[in-house]
Order: sequence, then C-alpha cells, then structure tokens
Amino acid sequence: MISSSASVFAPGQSGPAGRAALGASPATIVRKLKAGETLFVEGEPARYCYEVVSGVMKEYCTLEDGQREISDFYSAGDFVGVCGHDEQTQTAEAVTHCLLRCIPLDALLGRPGFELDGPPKLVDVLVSRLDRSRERSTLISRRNAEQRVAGFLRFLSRRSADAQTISIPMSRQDIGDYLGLTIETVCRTLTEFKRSGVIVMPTARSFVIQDEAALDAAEGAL
Amino acid sequence: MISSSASVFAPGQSGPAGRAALGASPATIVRKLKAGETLFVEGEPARYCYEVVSGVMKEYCTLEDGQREISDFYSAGDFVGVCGHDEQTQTAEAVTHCLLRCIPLDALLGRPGFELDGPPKLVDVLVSRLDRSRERSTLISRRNAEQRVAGFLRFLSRRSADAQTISIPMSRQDIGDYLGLTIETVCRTLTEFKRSGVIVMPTARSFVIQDEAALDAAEGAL
DNA sequence: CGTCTTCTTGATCGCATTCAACGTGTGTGG
DNA sequence: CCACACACGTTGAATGCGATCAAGAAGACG
Repeated sequence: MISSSASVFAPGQSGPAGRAALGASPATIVRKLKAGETLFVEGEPARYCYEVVSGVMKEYCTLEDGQREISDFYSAGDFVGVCGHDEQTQTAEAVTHCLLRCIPLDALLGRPGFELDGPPKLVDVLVSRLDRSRERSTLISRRNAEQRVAGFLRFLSRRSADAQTISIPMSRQDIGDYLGLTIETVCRTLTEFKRSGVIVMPTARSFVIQDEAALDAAEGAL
Repeated sequence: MISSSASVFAPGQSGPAGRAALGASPATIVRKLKAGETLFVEGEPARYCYEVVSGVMKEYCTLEDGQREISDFYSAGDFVGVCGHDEQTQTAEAVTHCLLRCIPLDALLGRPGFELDGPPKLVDVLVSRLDRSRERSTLISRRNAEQRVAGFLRFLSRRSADAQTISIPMSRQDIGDYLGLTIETVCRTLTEFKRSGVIVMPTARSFVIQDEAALDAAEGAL
C-alpha cells in the first residue's frame, strides 16, 4: 500500500517549504494548509512531525475497499506525524485552515545538534497517542450510535474548554469515519439529541449543550 | 475508576515475588501465573513491566456497565504493563499458564543504575503497542462479524508461525470482548467457516486453515 | 458419575445500513 | 444582486446483520 506518486513529493510538499532545518536550533518553520489540503500521505518517508498551532487536522487510513477510517483529529498543541516508523502509516489532511510548526524528527529523537527549546518528548507524544487510540476503541467497540455521538460531542466540548457554543470543524462524513457510523446515522442521532432537548444547534456546524446530565447519560458510562 | 482494594496489593501480587530489584543489573526475576490469575489491576501503581516468556496474557478495561473490552493479547516476547502512566490503565490477566520476566520500569526509562543487557526501548514497546491498537481499531470499526473473526484467525496464525494446527488459547468470551462481538456471534461465524470449508476444528480450541484464499477473502482486504 | 463451565444452535427483535429523495447553504459567474 | 450549480446535510422506507433470550450439547474436573 505505498502510494508514493511523484507529485506527492513535489518540493514544499513533503517537508517545510523552502529552507531545510539543518542548523542546531531549528528556527520556527511554519506551514500553512487550506482546508482539504494534504500534509503527508501513507507510505511517505517520515522526516518531520508537526505541531498544530491553529486549526484542525485529521489522520486517516484508506482501506482497500475504499472506506476511510479516521484515527484521530488534532488541534492546537497536538502533534501530527509521529508514528514511530520510517514511513508514515497514515495520511494527514487539514480539516480547517491550519498553521503548523515543523519539527525535524531528529529533534524528538534527541539526536545531537537537534535539541529543542521546549522539547516535546517522543515518549510523551506516543503515550498520548496511545491513550487517544484506546479512547476511540472504547467508543466504537461495543457502544451504539447514541453513545458514540454523545462521546464525540463530549470530545469536542472538552477541546473548546469554556466556550458556550462549540463548533464542529469536521463534516458529517468525517464524524462517521471516526465513529464507525454512516453519515445518515450521525445525522439522525444529532437530530434525536436536538429533538429531546439535549443540545441546540445554531448551525449545522455548531452546538450548545442544553442538558449536561442527559448528554452524560446518553454517553452511557464512560 | 480506581479499584485499589487492599487485597490487590498483597505481598507478591503487585510486584515480583520476594526480593525487590534494587541492585544495578537486575537478576532475572520471574513470575508464574496460573490461567485466570491477575497480574495487576487498573489503578495500581505501575512499577514493573513484564516480558512474556511463555503463555498468553490479556489486558482489558472494565466499563461501568460491566462490559469488558480486551485491548490486546500478549504472547512470548511481548511486554505487558507499559502504559506510559504512573498507574496502570488496564488490568492484566493470564489466559493460560504464564511465565513472566519482571522488569523495573526504571530500566526501560533508562535511569542510571538500571541498565539492561538487551534493553527493550520504551519507545519501541510503545510503538508496537500503538500499531496493535490501530490494527484492532481497523478490525472493529467498520468490519462485519465474518471479517473480524477472519482477521482474528489470521492474527492467531501469524503468531503460531509454521504450525499446522493453530491453538486458540482464549475463550469465546475473550474473543468476543476483543472483537466487539457477542460470544454467540463468534460461535456462529466459526461454524460458518467450518461449514464452508475455510477451516477445520479438531477441537473447540484449535483450528487448521483449509482454504487460505477463502480466509483472506473473508477478511476482506486488510 | 454428576456437576459446572464452556461452547453451540435456534428464534426473534431492534438498530444501523442502505437506497433514495429532498433541503440547505455556499460560492461562482452572469 | 440574482440565478444556478454543487457540495453538504437531513429525512424516509425497507432490509439485513448482530444482539438478545433461551435451551441444548460437549468438555473439564472432582
């Protein structure tokens, strides 16, 4: 499953645009991505990891039958592109307009000459990734649509911290691919939450939690 | 969810039996577990990790509604108990009679005075754990019972390497808790594989692959 | 030999998928 | 500014797969 077409490795696509980070303390190299743009694809050599400065990224695998499985969403402070292998095992794509800080993997590995100021330890990143992976597994292993969507709304609300109105940056398709549900089931479940007064949705891409207790109950003991 | 009852920390239960590893190069400390015995429970302080010498271990979470979710099975060469946190996030239990080599977590973290001979790098263990977690996610996110069970049989056959007859060390319940299926569905699916000649089962706890191609097809592009 | 656990099979039900159609919003060009 | 097109979201009806409830078979063990 190595989809390394030439275009993928076009200059400025497989690493930070322009200057390479070969100095001692790597200057903050930033990449901008518009919604829908691809950061890297499965099979590509993994030389950088990226700290999300703003926006939302997603990582996914494409299965042979064409189905997409989104393994995680990343927002400000998260690190994308750390898979622990020489080649990326997943594809990363911008959900919204994104600002990324590029970090040579050597820096995370603590190789001499690549020390970081505020070093995100590779181990820490891997641990948080593992935790998130397990969290998702729990969400999809034995829970029904209501519980999954409720869990997802909680996931979004946790990120938005104090915000009243919580935005939904990703499409229904993305939510489905993350929760292992069809787009229709996601819709229906949201509609049901609206109908029963658990949430209110000012727009299709935002919501306000009306009944915290009911949402917790819907999530069903997580 | 901290289930740290007193009995759990009884001597010889929360660490290697008898002598503690406080010397420089830790002598091989081994623990034996009978099938069904618990190695550690969720919430317990994580001070050791364990290399499986022989037998099969499982790690699982217990959800509030009583459902068990088995996140992984471990056999010879695998490491149990590395979660990256100060407390175990899961419970580990012996599936079969097990022999384990106890490794102080300090050794994996590379703390001075705790160097190992053949050091399993913490990063490597975490990476393999993450890979396995993702593999399981893929198995349960959008695949039907047939594909999941086929994938599980492949998982078992990969471990048994060259063996003709592959043993199934875990119960149907365990398989179900791992695949996110009920015990009945696991049974029915296995029966269907037998009926259609994909596998033969000399006993309920072993199988022989009769039609490799059909098993691959059933797994459905993984 | 009997008891207990594990495994298997059967019948029914409910939830999520599928297929299909209809709204809604957004952006582009006339 | 409006008209149109296109992507995205929502709703409806029917189907099918896996869960559930229930009971029976097969091992394991004392």
